[in-house]
Amino acid sequence: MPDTVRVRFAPSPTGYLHVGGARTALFNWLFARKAGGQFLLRIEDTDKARSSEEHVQVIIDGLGWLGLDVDEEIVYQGAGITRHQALADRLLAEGKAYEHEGAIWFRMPDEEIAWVDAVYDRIAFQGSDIKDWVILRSDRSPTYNFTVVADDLEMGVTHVMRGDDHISNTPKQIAVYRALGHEPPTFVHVPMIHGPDGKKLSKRHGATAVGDYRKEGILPEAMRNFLALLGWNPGNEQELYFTIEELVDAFSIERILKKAAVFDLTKLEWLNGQHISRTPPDALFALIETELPDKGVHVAALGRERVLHAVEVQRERARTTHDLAHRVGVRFNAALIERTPKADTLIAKDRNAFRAALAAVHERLQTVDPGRWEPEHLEQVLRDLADELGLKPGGIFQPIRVALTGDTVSEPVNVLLEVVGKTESLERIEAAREW
RNA sequence: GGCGGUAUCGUCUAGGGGUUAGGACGCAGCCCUCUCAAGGCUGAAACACGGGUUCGAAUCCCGUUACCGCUACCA
Repeated sequence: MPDTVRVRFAPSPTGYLHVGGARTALFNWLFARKAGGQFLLRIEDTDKARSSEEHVQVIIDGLGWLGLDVDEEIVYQGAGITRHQALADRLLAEGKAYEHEGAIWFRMPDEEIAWVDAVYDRIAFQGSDIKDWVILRSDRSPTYNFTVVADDLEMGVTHVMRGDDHISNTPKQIAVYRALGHEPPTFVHVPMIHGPDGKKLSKRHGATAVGDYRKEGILPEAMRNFLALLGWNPGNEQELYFTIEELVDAFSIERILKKAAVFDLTKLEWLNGQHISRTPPDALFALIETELPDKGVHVAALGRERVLHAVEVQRERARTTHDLAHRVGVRFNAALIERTPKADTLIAKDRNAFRAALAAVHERLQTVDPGRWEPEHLEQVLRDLADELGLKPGGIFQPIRVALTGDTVSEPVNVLLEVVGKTESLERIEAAREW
């Protein structure tokens, strides 16, 4: 049998998929795909108290969302308990382990244990520095460092790629491989992901589960792109990877860093914006479709094309899909308009001018033939009007923008008018004259 | 404490004996422009510290410091 690459992601089902775990899974998957090998999933469910079907499902959903497909059937660690016990008994019989107070303890060899890590190069420990440790508890349940070895062996894992918090466990595991008569696999320890305070990312840093980012409107391709660049880089200055294939092509274990990275939410959002603005409107529409009714946007009544157009116009400004949904919502449901402080400032600066501008605009826009209610013509009409009024274009564009959105920021006003539509635009302008 | 690991702008990172130490996010300014975004240009911003090796160290070696991990009959 050719030694094809076989890697695994082995989370314990704690109820969510941590971004650190997701990044580790991504690296494993990328490596497997690049090598034409297999990516396996093993659920470390030996801790029954913390495990449940739902928890497992959350992990599977998270991996699926990220596009990391698993090649073989999921392995549940708990299912191998008799095998683990037999292996421990074998070590006991061979004198490589001993019984004490009912538990089976592994006898650590008194020699140097070293390996060439694919990321860290050579790492060495003295066996004498490591205490003997329990492999089978007195209730006959196996412990972590033992089951990992037993299962990686059983699954034919060739490369153990995991967080560098496992470096200190590695000599124990290597000793078990040897006691069992096997060569250890290649170890690939990847650096941790830290929070902004430099400490291991945890719940007090806010969102740490990939599910949280999904809920917050992050695109899976953006999350992947971002995670891939945490602790790895392609060796050139490319940062934008719009497809998972590009990532597979670029990925290599050699370029995994040794240093922990800080999770930078701002950069994730920027990246997400980059992805959103390059995602086709209909794909974006599919993502926000379920949010729209809650925002009072009824697609059937408006016509799908109109909503799609609004999505297209807004996508280059949105950083999350929620952001996008909200912007689209405001265009079709006046009840969603909330005046921003900047808008209030603009109005308060010269309320009479604001109202006068809107009055003139309202009067002029009314005369526009509905058939000519399109950006180019609208811009001409408004510029002409500004001229007549002796105003700079901004003198009327800005009041319209505020009237239509409650904000001083939007797409170009002529486009905005088109998106909102003639009737609704006129109503909003009329209403804003009371502000 | 012991053992192991890490150390380039605030953050993600490139580089690696002789460089104006490069890019990206963010920040500031300018351009574009009806605002914003996008884009373009510019700016502020880094080799943790101390020794050594060397003609020359951010780069190699040692030490210190800081941080991280392991040190469970958790995983």
